[in-house]
Amino acid sequence: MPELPEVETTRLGVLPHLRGRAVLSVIVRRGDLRLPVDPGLEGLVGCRFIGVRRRSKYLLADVEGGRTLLIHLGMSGSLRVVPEADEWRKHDHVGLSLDTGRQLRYHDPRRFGMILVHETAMEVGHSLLQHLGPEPLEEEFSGVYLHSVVRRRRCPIKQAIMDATVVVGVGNIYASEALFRAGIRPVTQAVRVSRARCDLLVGSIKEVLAEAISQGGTTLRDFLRSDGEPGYFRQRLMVYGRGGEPCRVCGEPIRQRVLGGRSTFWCRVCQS
DNA sequence: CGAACCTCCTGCGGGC
DNA sequence: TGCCCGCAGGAGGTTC
Repeated sequence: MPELPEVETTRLGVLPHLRGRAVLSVIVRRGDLRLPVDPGLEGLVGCRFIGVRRRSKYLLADVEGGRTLLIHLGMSGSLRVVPEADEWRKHDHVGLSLDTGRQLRYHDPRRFGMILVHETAMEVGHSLLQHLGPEPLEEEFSGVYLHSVVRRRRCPIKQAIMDATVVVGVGNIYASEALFRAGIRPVTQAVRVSRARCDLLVGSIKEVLAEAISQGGTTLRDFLRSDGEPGYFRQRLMVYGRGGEPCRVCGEPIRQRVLGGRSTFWCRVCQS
């Protein structure tokens, strides 16, 4: 479910509940996620959270003493902070009780997510975080950079920007949205995207992600922020999920096809 | 190295 | 109403 804006929304939501708080107990009801829930999770009892960072779609909650709790939400994961006594819902798999009387709950119907504990706060230390490309909202992600990478790619540009070794955090929704804003068709061969259009595309990716974060992410079916509110970016989607509906700019029916196994949307008039 | 394909899992909406 | 099929926001692994 979550792309970068949803993960960032989650981070902002849980941060005030975690920062400075200690873990009193850990409950794992169901540990068979994409990877087994790290047994080291129990070792966080008694530890105090310093803060919560994000790298790619990983949430990194640092505790005093140099360990980091890594949480990936997969396709359907979410976090919320509830009173400890609150009833456990179906698919609530893990709970971390805090010294505030509240509990951080991990919920994930499809169980594609991950909960890991890493020994050092250095994000590059974990093997899952190596080989990741730049953060899309950092300066390092520029038109020059994208052009240099894309030069050797024969795949469609959409698949290139969804490749986490190229740039992290651009998932299926925002890939279609950014390409619409940049006026580039998703099927365009990456290698044929000019330097000028790479500039445009990078600008569009930054813009659409920043806007989505400011709206609390996109709720399609089930994404809820950690406070239980939906994200409001859905109303601003120009093409994603709008196959056959009129383009909001020119009225042309939005096209849809599968690219690399993922549904892809574009306007053949506004994008070329 | 790049690219195509497969896989994990549950829920839901559409079609019949 | 009920059942079956296909599809879903991710991403690591394998194979060529």
